[in-house]
Amino acid sequence: MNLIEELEWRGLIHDVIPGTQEQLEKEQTTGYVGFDPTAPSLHIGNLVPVVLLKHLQRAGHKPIVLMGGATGRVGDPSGKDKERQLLDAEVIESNVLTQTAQLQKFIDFENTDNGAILVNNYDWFKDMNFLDFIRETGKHITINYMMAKDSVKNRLEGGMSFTEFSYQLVQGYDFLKLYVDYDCKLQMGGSDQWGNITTGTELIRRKAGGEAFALTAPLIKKADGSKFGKSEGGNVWLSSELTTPYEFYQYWLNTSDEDAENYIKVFTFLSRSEIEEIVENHNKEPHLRKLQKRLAEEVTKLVHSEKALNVARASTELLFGRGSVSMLHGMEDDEILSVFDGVPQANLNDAVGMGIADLLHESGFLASKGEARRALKENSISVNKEKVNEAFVLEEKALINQKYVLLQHGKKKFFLLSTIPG
RNA sequence: GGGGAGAUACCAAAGUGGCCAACUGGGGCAGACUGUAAAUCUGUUGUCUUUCGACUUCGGAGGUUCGAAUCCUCCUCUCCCCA
Repeated sequence: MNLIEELEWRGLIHDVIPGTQEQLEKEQTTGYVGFDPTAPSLHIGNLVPVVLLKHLQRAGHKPIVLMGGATGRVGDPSGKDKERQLLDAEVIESNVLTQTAQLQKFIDFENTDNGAILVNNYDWFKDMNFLDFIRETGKHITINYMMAKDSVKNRLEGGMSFTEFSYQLVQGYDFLKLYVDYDCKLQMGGSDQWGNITTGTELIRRKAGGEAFALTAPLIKKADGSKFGKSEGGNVWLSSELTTPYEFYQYWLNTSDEDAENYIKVFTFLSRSEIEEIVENHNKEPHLRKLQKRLAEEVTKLVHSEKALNVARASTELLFGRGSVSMLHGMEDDEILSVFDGVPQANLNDAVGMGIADLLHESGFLASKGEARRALKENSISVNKEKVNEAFVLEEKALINQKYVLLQHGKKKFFLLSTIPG
């Protein structure tokens, strides 16, 4: 199976420039993906282009990771219906650093043959002179061509600044620059990048007389049409500071059958036969959720670590499995804390003797006392995994290790409260 | 520059002097069912109060009134049409 076929089977191909496969077969090809440092961490949506680079590298080609220190300062209009707020230079710089560190986990930069290269387009744009740019680059692309792009067309009504309009030219120049400096002939990205990418190939054709290729991956969606990568806390981030490995693991574990089957192809590097076997097994015994479990394991391991995965699994087993709270008794404090690492927690002194409604609110678990009372009426509150009613008062004997209480709202929301008995 | 329309809770959208903490839909949360799935059904969705009820909320600031989301004045912002 060649690379394009492989990506196609995984559902990672939206568009390809004809001739791309021939190019990949002809020689070791250098290909790049750009990341705009608009947030302090990558999120799981960014995982798609990462996966593309990794597949490219696994197929023996050479990846370039481009950090958009410059493009991040401009703002990509693709897929946006409104002009965006410009980010401060310091914020961008710090985002570049953190995102770079994250990317280095996924792609091999060491290998002598096809180790990845890291570049930052700010390096070639920071001293670029505006007049030089419009004379040497702008001259090759007509504004008729630029206005035909969806990212621009969609904004002609509502308005768009010259800055965002220029974005495709800036990104196009990146491709040209990499083509000239690194013989980079391929750009990959999400489908929203198609317009920007083709501006690049066009520039390479006109200015350098060369031929360049591209492929894009479709936007990942959920089967019900809602947005991929959002949990109740917002984005699912790759940084364990923003999304704990437990939450991360849970996100994947909770995917629907239909989504899980697509995701395991997109986000893991398991072989086709292996995936087909997993799916088949899953269809035989769907209630075992083997598919979701495997997906969650693989992705958590890829993004975090084997160790983080084990902690996430231990918490999951304790909170959702047969394991009861009594398992916690006798564990050392630091063991308990490590199991609950991903679970929101708080400290509240003098919690013993408090009514449950106050406890839920004072601890910060639920937003208000009204909400706590409502939840109690709905019979959705548990303490140490036992349902409780409004009359419940926390007693000292309920504390695990004389210190901890596990609060729970509904099936999936947990909260660990630590307290010092008065 | 001229004329017109509008701003209501997370979003959309009713409400045009008291029955409005505000119809309805979406979303959120929970319950039932199940497999931590999907679909479906049910409840709930300003704060405080066990209940009664109290308080804050309808772009902002004032005013009229026993009483205002609703009427008046000014301000801010958004959209549309004609130049």
